[in-house]
Amino acid sequence: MVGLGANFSFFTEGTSISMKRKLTAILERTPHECFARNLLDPCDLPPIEVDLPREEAHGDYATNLAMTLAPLQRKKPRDIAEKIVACLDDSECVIERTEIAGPGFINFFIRKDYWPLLLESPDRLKEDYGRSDMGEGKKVQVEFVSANPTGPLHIGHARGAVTGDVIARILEASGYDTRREYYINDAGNQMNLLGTSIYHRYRELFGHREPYPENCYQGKYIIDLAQKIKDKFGDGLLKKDVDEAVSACTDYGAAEIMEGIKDDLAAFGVTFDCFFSEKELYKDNGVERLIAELSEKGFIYQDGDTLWFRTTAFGDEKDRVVVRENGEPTYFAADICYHKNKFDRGFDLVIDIWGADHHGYIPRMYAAIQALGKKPEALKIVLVQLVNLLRDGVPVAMSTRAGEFVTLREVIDEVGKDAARYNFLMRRSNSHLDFDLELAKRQSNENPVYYVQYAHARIASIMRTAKERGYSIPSYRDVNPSLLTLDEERELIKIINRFPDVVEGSARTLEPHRIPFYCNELAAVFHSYYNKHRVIGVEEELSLARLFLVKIIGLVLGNGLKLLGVTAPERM
RNA sequence: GCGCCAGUAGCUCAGCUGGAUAGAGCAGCGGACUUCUAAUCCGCAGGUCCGGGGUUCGAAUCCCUGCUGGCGUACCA
Repeated sequence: MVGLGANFSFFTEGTSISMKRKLTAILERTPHECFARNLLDPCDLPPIEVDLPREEAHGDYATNLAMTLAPLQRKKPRDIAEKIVACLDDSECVIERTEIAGPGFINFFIRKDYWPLLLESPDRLKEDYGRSDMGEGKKVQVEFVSANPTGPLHIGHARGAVTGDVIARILEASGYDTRREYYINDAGNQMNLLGTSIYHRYRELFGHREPYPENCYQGKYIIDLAQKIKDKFGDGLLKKDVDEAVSACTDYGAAEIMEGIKDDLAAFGVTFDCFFSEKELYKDNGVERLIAELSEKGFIYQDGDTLWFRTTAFGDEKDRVVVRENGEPTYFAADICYHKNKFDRGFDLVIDIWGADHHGYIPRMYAAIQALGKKPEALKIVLVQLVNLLRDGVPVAMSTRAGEFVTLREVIDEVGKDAARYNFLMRRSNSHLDFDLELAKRQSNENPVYYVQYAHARIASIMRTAKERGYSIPSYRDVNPSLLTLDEERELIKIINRFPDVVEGSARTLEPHRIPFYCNELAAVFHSYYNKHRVIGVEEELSLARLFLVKIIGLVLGNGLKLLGVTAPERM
């Protein structure tokens, strides 16, 4: 490390700065230098992109800046590239050499002895490594699950739950002031149906043998709820009139089910800052006042007894009813009101996690928030595709109506929280997912969650052994990082260095699946390294350096798993 | 019919929002445990990126079109 170090601003940075970000910063300055030297004509700059080339021969990083600049400059990309290279301001001497290649790529080769120095940042930042201030403290709300309390959560809710939860975790880590919210749809006629269902079962418990309505909820949990009511109130409800009794059943059942939902979610590692009741919206005529407000703005028109919202004004394919012929507001009316409420609470960005079967609802929601005077960018809707549940490759038939479904609780009990979460998170939320119960609970190499956890446990084991043999676990300042010269070590460092970029990209795109992919890659290179080279038992100074490197790998894996809400075990 | 989402190795999926010779896991075949955890590693094999056009220096990625699958198309939530 001779000649390096003195002028490293790197070490004074408060947040994680990846090499990619550093090069991006250099490249942002460079064209201006070219302008100043009259090498290029002043023009607007395209976004700077720094890529990781697939081929090692193409350097550690590459940019297409010369090619994107070419049409603006009316010059050949390779000529532009030469000028950019001439104006690079690499005050820290991180670039060993550059190369102009292919149609006009600029390839960067980083000084080999620079890489190990990049381990200072994660060692200093620890749990904060990977965090950024990208969100600049903006207030963002993530609303997810939001299942109505008519029954326990089932497997279909699980994917949405974990997706919303992890998006919230990623946004938190990226400097957003994040709130998680569950919207309780407890005002519609589904709730009435719940009460009716419970009431029927309740009467059955007293020997009333009426036929059970087919449209009522069929699950056994309805009978359990009826039994609880019987235990608590005896035959009290039989004496009341039907409406009153049903209403009591609804209230009791919804509250009870909601408690169960909260418990199941907690067991799944999913928590909320706020449970927002739909009923809240109807207080003080909130929904009516909203419709009046939209009416004043000219977005509402009447047709017979029905009130329509002119969502076509914002590109929806047809207008939508907000007040039915019978005078009842629609679910949509309440949902507009709810979103207004969200923005009134000061959120800069509102994120809705929806099941993909609601995708037809998107245009009208965007119409609604625009009618409320919000920009479309203020709302982001993440669609989570439906889960195809399998057991040993055979589809599991499910029917909510018939009460035949695999509950979230059963999945947690059977396959475990970590395996379930990881399996849901491995795939882009926007693509269909096969979830095989047998595969997910199998503790084998077919199950990717253990691959990453195993790497973490393995590292913990190395640390334990090292301590037993008299080493103290070193920090950056305790080691000579220049001893980490192996190709594998450089590769590990590069991956470690990429972590902040991965988290940022994940936050920007609202794509949690990038984190498990990253963790998998880091674990893979580590496992390979472990099998090929020894950490403990080589020359002492080298052992210390490797011990340090491995410690940092464990740290990053731990940070990654934490973002996923998956346990990072010390032993397996 | 119309709309949305998908179609990439035998299977399940990535592919960094247009970059250089398309990747991973599993399954298959052949190897590695007296060593810091073999839930691991090493090697081999595996491709018409659904088909067809187009856009440009350059397409799995963008546009058009056809095919296939899922979902949606309510005064349900």
